[in-house]
Formats: sequence, C-alpha cells, structure tokens
Amino acid sequence: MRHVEKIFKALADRNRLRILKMLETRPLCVCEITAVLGIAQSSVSRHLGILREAGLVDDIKEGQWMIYSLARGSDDATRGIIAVIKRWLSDDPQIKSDRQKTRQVNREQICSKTR
Amino acid sequence: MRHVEKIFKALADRNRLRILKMLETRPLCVCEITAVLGIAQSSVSRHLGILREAGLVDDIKEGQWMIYSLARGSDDATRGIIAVIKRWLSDDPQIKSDRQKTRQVNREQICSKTR
DNA sequence: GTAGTATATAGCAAAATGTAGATATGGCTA
DNA sequence: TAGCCATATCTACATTTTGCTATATACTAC
Repeated sequence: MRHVEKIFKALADRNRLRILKMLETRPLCVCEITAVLGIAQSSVSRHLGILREAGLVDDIKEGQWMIYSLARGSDDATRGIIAVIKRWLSDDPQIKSDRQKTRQVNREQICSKTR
Repeated sequence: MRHVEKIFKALADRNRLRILKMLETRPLCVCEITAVLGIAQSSVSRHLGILREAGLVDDIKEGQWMIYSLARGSDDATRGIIAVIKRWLSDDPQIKSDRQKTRQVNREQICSKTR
C-alpha cells in the first residue's frame, strides 16, 4: 500500500509529470530540467527526490552532473505506470512546448558558467 | 494535462485506493463503503465525488441508494489505469481485510434501519 | 403534509504539500 | 590548499487537502 500510494502521490503534481514527460525524450541533468520548467533549482531537486523515492526515475552521477532518466529495471507495476504515462499527454500544449525546449537545451551551455 | 493530473490526484489517497479496490469485488452503495472504511459518511461522499470527477467510477441511482462502480465506458487512458490498479495491492493486508468485509457487507442490513 | 432514510454540501481545524531563498555537501580545477 | 560549480537539504511561509460535525437535499412511506 505504502509503495503504490507513494507512486501515485509522486504522479499527482503537474511539475513532476512534466519532468517525466521530458525524460521520455532523453536523460537530463538537474540544471537542464530547471531551465525548461522555469522554477527554482531547489524545487526541482525536491521533485526529483520524490520521483526517485517512488522508483519512477533512475539517477547516475556523470562528472559534475546528476543525470536522471526514466526507471527501467523497476518492478512490473512501475513499468506499467510508465508505459501508461507514455501514452498520455503527448498532445498537451505545455508538454509539447517542454519537449521542444528539451531538445534544444544543452547542459554544456546552460550549466557550465566556465564555458 | 488537467485531466491526467486530476486522475493521479484522485489516486493519491489511501482511502480512495481502498474504495477502488473494494469496487473490484462488486458495485457498492455509499453506506456499504462507509461501513468498510470506518470513516465518516461525509468523508466517503467527498472521496467518491473526487473519484467520479476523475472519471474513475460510475454512479447510478438505484431506489434509495447511489451505487458506485468502477468506470467502464471511459477513455483508453482511464481504462489503462484501472487495469494497472487491478494488478496491484491484492496482497496488501488492509486491502485483503477490506475485500473480506466487502463480501460480507449487505446494504439491506446495514443501511435500512426500517428492517 | 410529516417523519425517516441515504447521500451531498458547508464550514472549520489539523495535516500534508509546494515553493523560494539560504545554506551545506561533494567533486573538480587551478 | 582555495575557489567554483552542480546538486541536495533546511527553513519559513502559503496553499491545498483531509477529516469531522452540522446542515441541506432528495426521495419514500405514511
């Protein structure tokens, strides 16, 4: 019960749904997600933490970045939900706009102020 | 977006998940659900309203009772979610206990004080 | 009409959740 | 070592959601 509840609570937020739909395009680092969503980095980090705790995303460290991606090795239930979400929202204006921004965004440019 | 959000928000509550799992057994009236959940009737009514607004349950009036059941004629997305939920939580202690109570409960006995 | 029943709604207090800003952590680089 | 960068955590506050009690609505039986 606790696990399923956690999954649905994680999905019950517009910004977290946006993140999941963005991750369908490709894995993203925190600063890329922050740039697309347009909310504070601390909020993004918290949302990602909630998605991670729910088992909906995987994270790996890659150099200076934390790369988040849709969970793949997860249990049957989680895979089922992710598959359902993939069939949803593709026509939504905000999701479409996010997807376009996601394609353009580049962590080398956005994040590193040294370049 | 709005619709999908509504669905996940509706699912992000323990008592509403319990209701959906109970409805897998059979359609139920409000007083039966109230008896099994053990919370106030007004709370149950509100939860049912949220599930109805999300398109997850159907309701029909049957004599003096409002009978709620899992949505059937709904869109592809909703059917997908309901199917996923059916595969979940069957082993959960509380869900199992609820199911047993659901089988025993009888609206003719519980609700009608005239009998 | 009145009385009784099932369900829905309103109003309120408590708990949970989302957000932003400030701060902490951990790794890289000079 | 010191400083910078990406990310995570903490704090404070506003909003939303929950549950309850009380009340309203709608229907049925008399």
